[in-house]
Amino acid sequence: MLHVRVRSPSTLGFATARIQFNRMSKTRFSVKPIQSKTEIPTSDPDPNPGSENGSAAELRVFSRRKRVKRTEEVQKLQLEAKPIAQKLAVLPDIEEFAYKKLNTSTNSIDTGKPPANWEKVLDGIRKMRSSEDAPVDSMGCEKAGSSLPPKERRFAVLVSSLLSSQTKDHVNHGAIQRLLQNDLLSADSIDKADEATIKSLIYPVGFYTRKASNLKKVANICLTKYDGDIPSSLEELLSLPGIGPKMAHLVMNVGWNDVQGICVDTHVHRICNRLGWVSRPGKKQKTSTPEQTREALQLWLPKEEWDPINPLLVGFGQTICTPLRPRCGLCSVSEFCPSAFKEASSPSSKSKKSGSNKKL
DNA sequence: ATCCGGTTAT
DNA sequence: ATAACGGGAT
Repeated sequence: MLHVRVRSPSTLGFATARIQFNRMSKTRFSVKPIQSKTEIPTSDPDPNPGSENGSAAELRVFSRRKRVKRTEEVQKLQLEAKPIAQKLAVLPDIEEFAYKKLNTSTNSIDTGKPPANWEKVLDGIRKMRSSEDAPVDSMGCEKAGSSLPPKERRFAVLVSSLLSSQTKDHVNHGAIQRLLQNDLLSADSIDKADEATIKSLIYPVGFYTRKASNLKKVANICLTKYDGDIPSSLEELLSLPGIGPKMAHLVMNVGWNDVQGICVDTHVHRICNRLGWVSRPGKKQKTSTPEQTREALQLWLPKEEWDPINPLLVGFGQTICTPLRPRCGLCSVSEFCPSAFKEASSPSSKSKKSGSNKKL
């Protein structure tokens, strides 16, 4: 067992992190405030204690029993301890935080076992999402055509999915509204309509030229093969131009209430990896594509959650766990997140003094 | 791996 | 003035 001492340069004094080092690559961190100075700063065997620049949190590794042999091991531990140091250095109130247990959970992942604390995390995210103030809550594809009869609603969901890829929710919402107002939200009417008309109505969704063309084809297929309805199986949906795995699962979920798989978009993909909920099969690496994430997530997430996980994480990703500068300071489950405060955080977490967390 | 477009945040 | 946003097809 090693101790890591962390000092925040901007405020706050010290805390120690105790690191238990299991040889099976499972590393656990727990944090306690420093009690006395009876700690023995033995040897300080490494001349470069994580010092990248003067403003970074100071970090020292020392051992009670001098079990630490050589610099390699020490360096490795420092690397593992660094997130803690950063987290502590950034945190507004070190006292409060220092008492919490830092479960940088070592997730089972590829064994198909659920990661530690996943229920707490999910619950915490649900609470953060209860205000329903994310774009997806009002303008997601799943809302499309909610006032229409079932068949028309399903078609609206399909169209909305088709248009929504690579475009913001509100832009897509606008396009759907325009189609609706022009009675162009049914297979029949779209099949008859001029492609240029479609194109101008759906502008400015991303890639509107191709989408207009895809929309015409899809409408025709729906009309001739499915009597104006949409395909009801995953395979058939995937065969439609412009419908890939993400949209196919979305349509199965919200269009047919038939959950065949998790709808993994960029938010779900990113957040699951930040939480350490997924990994490449056999590896401890992060998944590199949404499809890998879907398969890994499906290994352990209970099926009741397959459908709700998407709107939950999408909204969370739009408001708090953003792709860039995640607002870890506003996140109530950061204590369970291995990635918390690892990326440059948003100015919303109060650390305006001494820009010490500029680019850690 | 690259292309497909426009909008919004930095 | 850029870079980032967000999936599918080749």
